[in-house]
Amino acid sequence: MTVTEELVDRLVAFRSHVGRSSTAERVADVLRGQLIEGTLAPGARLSEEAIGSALGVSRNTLRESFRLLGHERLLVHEFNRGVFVAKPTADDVVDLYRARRPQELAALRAAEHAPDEAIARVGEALARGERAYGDGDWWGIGTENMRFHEAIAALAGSPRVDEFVRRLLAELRLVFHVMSVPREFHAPYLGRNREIYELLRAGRVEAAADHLAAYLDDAEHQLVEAFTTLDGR
Amino acid sequence: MTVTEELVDRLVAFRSHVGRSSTAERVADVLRGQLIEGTLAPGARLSEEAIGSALGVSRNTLRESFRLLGHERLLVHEFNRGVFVAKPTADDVVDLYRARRPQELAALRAAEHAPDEAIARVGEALARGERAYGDGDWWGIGTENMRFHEAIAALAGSPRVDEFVRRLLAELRLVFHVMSVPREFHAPYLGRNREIYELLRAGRVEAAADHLAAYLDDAEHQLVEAFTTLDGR
DNA sequence: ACCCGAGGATTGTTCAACAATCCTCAGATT
DNA sequence: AATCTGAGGATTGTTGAACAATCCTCGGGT
Repeated sequence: MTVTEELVDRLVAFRSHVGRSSTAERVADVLRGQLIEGTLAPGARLSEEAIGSALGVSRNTLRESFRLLGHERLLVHEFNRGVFVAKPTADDVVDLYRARRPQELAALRAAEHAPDEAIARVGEALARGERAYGDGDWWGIGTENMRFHEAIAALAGSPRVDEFVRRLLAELRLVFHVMSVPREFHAPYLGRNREIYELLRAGRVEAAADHLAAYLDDAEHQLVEAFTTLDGR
Repeated sequence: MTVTEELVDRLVAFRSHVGRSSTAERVADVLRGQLIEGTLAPGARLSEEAIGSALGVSRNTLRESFRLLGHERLLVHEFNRGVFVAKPTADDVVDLYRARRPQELAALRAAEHAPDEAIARVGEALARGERAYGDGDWWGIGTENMRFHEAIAALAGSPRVDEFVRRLLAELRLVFHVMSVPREFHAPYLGRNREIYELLRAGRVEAAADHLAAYLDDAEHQLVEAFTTLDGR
């Protein structure tokens, strides 16, 4: 392999960063950030006029962005009524866990064939989470916890699974906002993440999967519990 | 529960059929049909001008449709170049099976909690497939085989999983076209579908899952095989 | 308290226009 | 002959305005 061929190979990885020139996608990125950050409250209506002029894009372009986020279930589009920030219910929580559980568990069980690099990324997310804990950065803990599970799903080495799980976790963030989950919610799971990671690194993937299964059951239960007690909606 | 309340409950199920008033979605439906039917060859470029005027919709509306189908990976959108019918590779086949396997297997294993209605739907798809076989309707066999697996995934009772799997299977149809799979491809799997269904009905979900796992492995293998031998690309 | 309808606001869709980019292909260069 | 180059045309990206369709609000009437 020549030098230029090597360069070309390396450049291919950046293609996605270069190609994203579409305004609609950039707008979607901005809005997605505001959504998972919680700046836009669940249930709120997004006016085409207001947001379009605020971001300096035309209504047509903005509508393309809305479609993108609608397909990620972050926005719901009601015909002739407008788009609203999704407002997940307890049923959605159950569904989200039902959808992610098989993928994450399967990815973990297949981790023997995963490249070391992928396993390392799990550890990195965990480390960042623990650092955030040390700093008392509660929001950071949540973010890195999300990354941790993204990294676990990525062990399967499937772009489609990656995207699916990423979407589910983004939606889960909306759940945290709609029920204003306590800031310390994620902290207890940090220790369990470490256990799972250690088992994974030791090659004991079955034990790791069992741990994760219990983890997911507990988290789902806790969320549904909080939903049905604190909130009638 | 009063009579009208019962009626209302029944009507809710039709909401999705009523609300789809958007032209963009109707256009997407038409195009999706043509795509999985094979009328639009993989790799072909879809001109906004040509298709827009052919369907009598404006470019803006058509672009919304393109976005929808792009997110289903049936079309690929290349910036400033246009949209093309997706052209799956052998890697995509591997990925598609990697993504659907955990969901279908998990759904089958959890089938004990599935309502009888959902199990019945699996049987109906199977029956329709067998009828198509009797009629020598090869395309119908493929369609019903797809429905069969959709129904299996639906045993999980998760809308998100349903949508995910439906999307994967639609993409798989594109694979069949890009490699012009022989018309008898699906027939041998019909018998295995019945075995799986019988085990499912007998409540032997673990055995059914094992069967399905072998089924998926074989199908994936056969497709990848055909890809690497018949076709260089 | 409830029904009703007019008016205004918002969305759905189209059209036309222009900038930005890509593709083609003839001509020049080596 | 093969490759480079650039002009021109075609296509996409995005905008702005316009109008129809629909929804929401808010009085007035019963």
